Amino acid sequence: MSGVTIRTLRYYDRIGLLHAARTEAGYRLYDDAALTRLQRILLLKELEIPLKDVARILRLTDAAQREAIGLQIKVLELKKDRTEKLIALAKRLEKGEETMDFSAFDRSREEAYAAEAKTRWGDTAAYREYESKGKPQGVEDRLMAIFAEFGALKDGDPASDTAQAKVKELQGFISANYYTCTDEILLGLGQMYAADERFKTNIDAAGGEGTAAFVQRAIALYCGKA
Amino acid sequence: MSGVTIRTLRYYDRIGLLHAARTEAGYRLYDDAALTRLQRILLLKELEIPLKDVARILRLTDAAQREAIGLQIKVLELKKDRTEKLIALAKRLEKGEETMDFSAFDRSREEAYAAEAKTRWGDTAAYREYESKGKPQGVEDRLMAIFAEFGALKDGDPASDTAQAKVKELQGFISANYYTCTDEILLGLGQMYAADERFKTNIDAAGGEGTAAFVQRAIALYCGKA
DNA sequence: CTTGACTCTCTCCTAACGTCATGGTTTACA
DNA sequence: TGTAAACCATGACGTTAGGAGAGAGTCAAG
Repeated sequence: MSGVTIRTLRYYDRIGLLHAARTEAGYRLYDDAALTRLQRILLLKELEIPLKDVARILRLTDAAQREAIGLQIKVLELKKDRTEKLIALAKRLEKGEETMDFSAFDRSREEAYAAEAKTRWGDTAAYREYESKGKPQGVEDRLMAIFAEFGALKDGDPASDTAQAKVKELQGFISANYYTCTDEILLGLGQMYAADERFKTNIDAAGGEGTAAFVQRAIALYCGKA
Repeated sequence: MSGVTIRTLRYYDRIGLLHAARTEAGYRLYDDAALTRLQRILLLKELEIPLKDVARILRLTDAAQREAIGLQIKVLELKKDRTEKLIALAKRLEKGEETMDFSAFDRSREEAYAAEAKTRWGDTAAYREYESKGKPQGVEDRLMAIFAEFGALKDGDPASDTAQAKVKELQGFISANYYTCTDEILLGLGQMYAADERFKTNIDAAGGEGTAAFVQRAIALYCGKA
């Protein structure tokens, strides 16, 4: 009915993601509530969220889940954009054109949103514990510290050497701790920082009102696109 | 530069998918040709094609590769459609609407195209060998036999009991050998059989001119949508 | 009462890498 | 001219999300 294999259902039962009621003989039974839950699981899985995280999200309150879904929609839209880019690339290749362009494979925007989403769901104690174990400790804080330093410069010139050096530092930091951050990716991130409320709020909280916009301008100049 | 991790490159080297030249000290070197190849690998990987198959495709002639890319574009477009459906579903969920609709998760169209593509690339001896080992032997042939049987009925009434029984057999066969084939999926497959040249040609070859169209009508009647 | 189509649990297997551990190589700089 | 930081190498083991198959119980139909 749902299209998932029986093996998958058994697996989800085993890992506690989707429990099934049982008949006397031990056969699994799934009621409407289970189907609803399965539907959400599949939606989250579609975003390449690990099943562990899916389980965590489904433990949140309804309101929090709905907020999470909002972010998910954004990720899906980015995914659609990426697919369109891939189609364009494939069409060029079909015609025999050679391009040395890897930007179509770039996932950093999606990853950035996913990371943002993670910090949102992170209000539970269990998650904090997991985070503190999993990450080298304070990566996030150090990133925010960089934004705070941008904040100190934000009334000056985004083209100044100090601001440009900070951009370079940011790029290096992201490359070292998250993923290889090319100029193109950096440019996209900058736009996102300024345009998306969720990022903007976080960044402005670290460096003061207007920091996100300043960072975006500095990045644009750094990449020679301003 | 390409965004893939070093570990991935090492892995691709090891499995023979992307060989690297070496310096005297044993460091891997990648030239432009390697980058071009990597680009294709990533594109194919994007379609969830197993790396083994990716390697096989890249061994084909340039013309064959380009034909394969044509099918890939179709798969990507289906993927985009599916993402759009998922976005719509997510938006409904965000509003708190309850739906018992799993069709957004349906991958059968993509899978069908992928399967079709596989038979296309299958002209190499290596692939035939792999196929004969990997599959229960003749699944494809048996599917074609069913279409041939449809061919024998194609001048009669698609609403007849015999034709309708064949539809049921087809649905059962697909469910048993490929994936759970719901009525909705079946309906979509029927449309695809008739509309897409690649499927149409294969099916008509098995049952004679007009078989694909007949199958589509019979399926539509079976699903009560004609 | 059997038969065929299901289901159960259990164990082992797989792909595509990630993650150490351990050690060699290159390069920046004092 | 060292030497430390920042790379790279191999090898072995771990992980995720299930797939495959064995051996055995269950259920509806004839």
